Amino acid sequence: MPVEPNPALDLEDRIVASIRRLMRAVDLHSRRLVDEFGLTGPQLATLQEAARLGPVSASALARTVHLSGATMTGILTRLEKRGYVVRSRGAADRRTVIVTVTESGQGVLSRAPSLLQDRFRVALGSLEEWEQLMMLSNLQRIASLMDAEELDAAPHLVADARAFDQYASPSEPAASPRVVMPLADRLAPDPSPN
Amino acid sequence: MPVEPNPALDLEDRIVASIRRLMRAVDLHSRRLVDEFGLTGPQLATLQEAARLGPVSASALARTVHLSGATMTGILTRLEKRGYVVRSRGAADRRTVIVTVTESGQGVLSRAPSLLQDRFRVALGSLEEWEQLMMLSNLQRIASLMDAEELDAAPHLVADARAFDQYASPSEPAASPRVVMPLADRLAPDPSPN
DNA sequence: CACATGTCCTTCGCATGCAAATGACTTGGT
DNA sequence: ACCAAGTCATTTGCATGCGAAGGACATGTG
Repeated sequence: MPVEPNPALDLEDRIVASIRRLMRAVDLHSRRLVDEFGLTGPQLATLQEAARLGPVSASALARTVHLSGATMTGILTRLEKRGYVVRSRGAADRRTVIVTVTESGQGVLSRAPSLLQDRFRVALGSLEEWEQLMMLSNLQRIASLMDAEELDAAPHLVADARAFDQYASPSEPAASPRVVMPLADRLAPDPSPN
Repeated sequence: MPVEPNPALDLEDRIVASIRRLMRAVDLHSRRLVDEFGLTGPQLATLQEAARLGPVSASALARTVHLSGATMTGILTRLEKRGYVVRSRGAADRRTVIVTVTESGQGVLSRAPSLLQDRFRVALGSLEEWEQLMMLSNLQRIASLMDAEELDAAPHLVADARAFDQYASPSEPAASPRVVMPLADRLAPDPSPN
């Protein structure tokens, strides 16, 4: 047993604590959404993606919102019970369930609040653009490293500090822009990683 | 409805997606812990804190691991069933439940794996120190902004980019060091925020 | 065409995780 | 000393959230 304090352990403990705190905050916000809006966070996220993607299979939807198929079934059941989506069988492949957002669902979406706490949104908006990107980049980086199971050839974290080059595209293989361009342009083409 | 793309919305969507992905990864890791170790993430985190704090009340424990009292009850019930902790009534205040880690619990803790995925730990360790701190800082910042309900006097996010000054101590009121000093020193005195 | 294998969704069992209600106890005011 | 109000833990009810198993369907190989 090491007598001297282990800095690395402390770092990890703090990261774990932050994540726990973050997860709880998301959960609490989800409950507030229920009171003020009638839908939970996962339900709203699912409905949004269903609307964005158009008629889509349940499994594709599950992948998009990062949920298991089992969980998606429950979410869809509740959304369907509210009349916001409709489930139908796929024509080509009759195993698949096609999810379609109803008129009612569209209407609700147009009145839907953000999935992020207002406090956070305000603070985020007041940040410099490079800070916003850095925040997003860090989150994506962490999510990538934690979720990717074992993609063997997974590109390891570059240890040498090539400064802020990486922040614009953390897991995207595309070339990273060195010049400042509008946020929208840099955010536009997202292949899939987040 | 705005025709031109809204960069801010995209940013928020990506942040939400990253967080969902991160939360799922944490959940999946927790399930892997059950298979390989026998305890879930929340159970292990609770046990670790119980050991670190010594005999402690259930409510204090709940605050430390960022869980509600109701949830803590369930966690403790399962830990107690395994024989890793013991519940006893407080001497001074008989309402409180004092949690004590047993020998068996200590033993299990000594063999416990990290709450973070190995992949992530390795990657984190290979980062430059300033990058580690920046990552932690960003997480703490996000957690703070999302969880603090309304602490009225909550220090708002500084909009002007005072560069990296803030990364060393995001929510800590202490003076931020401008010179590079050992990681351990900077991590040492944590008043409570994370 | 038949069958093994695989995929898609649902169901089942379990562990979080929360709020609200409840019971036990403490504390402050009178 | 008494009682109102607050605090601590538990119980209850619900919504995630997962894996495993099961049923329906698809696809490739013989």
